[in-house]
Amino acid sequence: MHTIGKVARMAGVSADTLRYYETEGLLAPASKTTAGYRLYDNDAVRRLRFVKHAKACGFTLSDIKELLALKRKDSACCEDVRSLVIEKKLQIEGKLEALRAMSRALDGLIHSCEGGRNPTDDCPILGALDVSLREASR
Amino acid sequence: MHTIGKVARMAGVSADTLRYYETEGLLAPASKTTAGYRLYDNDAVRRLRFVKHAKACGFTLSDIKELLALKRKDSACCEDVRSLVIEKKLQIEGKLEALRAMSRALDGLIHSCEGGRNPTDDCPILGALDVSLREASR
DNA sequence: CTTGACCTTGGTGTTTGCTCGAAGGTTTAT
DNA sequence: ATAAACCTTCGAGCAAACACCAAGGTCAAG
Repeated sequence: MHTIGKVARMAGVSADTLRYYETEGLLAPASKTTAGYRLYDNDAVRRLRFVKHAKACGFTLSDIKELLALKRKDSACCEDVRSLVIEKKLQIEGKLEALRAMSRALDGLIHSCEGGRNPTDDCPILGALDVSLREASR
Repeated sequence: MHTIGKVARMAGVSADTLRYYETEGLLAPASKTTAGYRLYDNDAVRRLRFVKHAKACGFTLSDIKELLALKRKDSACCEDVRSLVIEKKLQIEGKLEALRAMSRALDGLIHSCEGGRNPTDDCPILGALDVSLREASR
């Protein structure tokens, strides 16, 4: 059994974070001392690892709550899990595409200007942002 | 001269948004009627377009404030603008890389599981999230 | 027995970019 | 003249995931 600070250090998160996860229904301590100290068992530590890995995959805490619910629910099957993962993948791809569009637009701006000491009145970048971006890249 | 609602409709944003931009120092009306109504000139409309385009490039409102400041400032040069754009590009690339990593991790999860009606006790996805992600992909 | 490290609850603040509501004044159209 | 559509300010709330603070209780070491 570990106190909150120990578990936090082990996982590289703050004790506040663990308390927050508890209020969000993600991670409850196995028990409490008479003084009210939270005590976590190894199962909780494992669950915390699960949360961290899922976060690294782009799942929000609320997504992770769903995943944990599927884990506990007997009537749930692999397909339920898989569809959540696929949906998340689609979300990520959407964000990727949006960022790629921004990256391209920025490239256009960067290439439109050599830099240097020209006054900003004539800056091609500022000019391009004034008119349509599409027009500017032509 | 246009009232706030007109300009908002022209730009496809809400009147609230325009008032918010004003508090943020991005976009002030050219004048006000005696009754206090905001009146925008074509210059303001152009500035609003600038804001929209810069947003589409990933600039935050506070970034955009800086860009507009450079536009007004006589001592500013192209290079100042360019370096802001390049910095933003680096930020975007950082986010892209993070999202690509998530995308790869999700791909690994998706391929680890066929789906189907297996109970979640044996779900390879949930298993992979339990242990290290790197180990899981091997 | 005291110091310092740890823990508790409860509440507020952070970031970004709006969005909504209340309560009221103004303009325009009929 | 009156209803509809507009506008005003001010203040609060939302999402996400915590961080931080105060005031106090607890525990281990010296």
